[in-house]
Amino acid sequence: MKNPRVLIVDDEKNIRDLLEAGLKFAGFSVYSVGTGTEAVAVAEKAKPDILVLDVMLPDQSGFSVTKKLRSMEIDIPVLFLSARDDGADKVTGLTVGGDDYMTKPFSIDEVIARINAILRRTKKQEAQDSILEVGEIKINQDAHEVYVNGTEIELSPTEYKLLRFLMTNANRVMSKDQILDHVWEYDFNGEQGIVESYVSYLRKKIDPLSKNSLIQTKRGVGYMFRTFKED
Amino acid sequence: MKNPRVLIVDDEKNIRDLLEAGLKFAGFSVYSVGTGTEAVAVAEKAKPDILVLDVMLPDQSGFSVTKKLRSMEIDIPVLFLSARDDGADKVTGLTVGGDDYMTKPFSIDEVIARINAILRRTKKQEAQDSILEVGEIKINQDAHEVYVNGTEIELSPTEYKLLRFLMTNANRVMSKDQILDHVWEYDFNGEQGIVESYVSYLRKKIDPLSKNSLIQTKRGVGYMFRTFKED
DNA sequence: GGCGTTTCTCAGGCTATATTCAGGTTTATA
DNA sequence: TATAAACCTGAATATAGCCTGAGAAACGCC
Repeated sequence: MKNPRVLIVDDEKNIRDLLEAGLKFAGFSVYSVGTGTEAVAVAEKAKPDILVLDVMLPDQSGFSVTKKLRSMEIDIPVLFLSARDDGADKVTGLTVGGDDYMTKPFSIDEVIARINAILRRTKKQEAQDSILEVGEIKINQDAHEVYVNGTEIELSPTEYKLLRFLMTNANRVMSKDQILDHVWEYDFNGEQGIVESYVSYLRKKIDPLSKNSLIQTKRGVGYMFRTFKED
Repeated sequence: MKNPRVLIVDDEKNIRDLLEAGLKFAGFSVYSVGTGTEAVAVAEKAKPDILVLDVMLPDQSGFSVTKKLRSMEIDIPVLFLSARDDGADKVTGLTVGGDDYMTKPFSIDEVIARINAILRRTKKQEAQDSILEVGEIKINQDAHEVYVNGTEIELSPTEYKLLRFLMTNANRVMSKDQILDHVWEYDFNGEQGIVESYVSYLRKKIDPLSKNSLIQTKRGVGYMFRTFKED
């Protein structure tokens, strides 16, 4: 059994579907339910490696779900999801051990990154390495640090996510729509122009430290993070 | 079973027919329906390898079709089709996972290319390579890069699509009408002269790097991408 | 509550691209 | 060899796609 198993618990079907599709494609085995009661039942039977758990469920809170599980000696790390304005800070205090939380709306790639980070920490499996190195750029995903040829650069959160997305798809052209779908939050409905802006920001920070133009424009098609052969 | 099976879902019969003909010719087994309800039914029974799905259907949205299928544990990758300026159905999260989407009007060959890309990614079938190599020319379809005897040349999007079309039909004469139908968007109503122009552009870029005239004119019939035997 | 950061939009400037057209060249054939 | 059709290609043009700077609004942090 290779694929880590994820149980998604959220009462909004849209969000469940979104997560399900994204996580499946990212290589997880996915279970998905809409209530806390089901969550406990499925978790007990299927023993997933991680829970993605909405804090606000119709029948009970996400926290009580984890309490029940832990009282049953079922110890599964949790990625909590909460709406931006219902006391995200409260969540912080209640997370233990390897848990983490994020607020809605999220970007799908960020969810995947967090899940991998949690699995890495809890060593449930050998998850993807936290170091992502492609060509001249190295990202430490745990520390959110980015190095270009050894020199650290400071990126804003969005710049970081965009760069990570392009790097994980190195040498493949990504359209602006694809980039929007993966890097921006799922309810963003702005224009493609913002991708251009952020590519411009990234280049301004990266190019001075690199011999090559690492982010290439394929006019009419999209952008591509390019690696270069040794000379 | 060699041929990947495609289910086309679109309420406009014109478009359905167009896709059906094009995809059959490209070697797919094709099912085609006009409503979301039928789509679910057929998908359940026939288990196609991929869906080509209009976002705007008369009875329900394409999005809800995929939700239904996924809730039935039927996991089929989807190529969504949407009208260009349907700003409303800027359905976010659409390309999450292995899915992709394109806006109408499209060109048939672009549809085929995307379908192959999706099948490649989701590994539903032995990855047809993303490298297309015919004679002296090699195309990296992921990176949208073209090499003539190892030297990269820069092509505009239309030049690229035309070359790809001719190469996938190497040693077979393609009429200008066929070329227009496959390479240009289906609602293009310009003249054949534009094909001549683009062939000319291509030759100008390709011929200096090749010993042979790779794109041959068959006067009165059309154009042909020619491969040559080893000497 | 104020201040720097970040996100996002927009407009101006620029270049590449798509498309048409016209004049020149080739080809078939009568 | 004359003629017409088919083809080639350079030029002209409008437009699409892209880059970037500037500014407004939202955010986050002391």
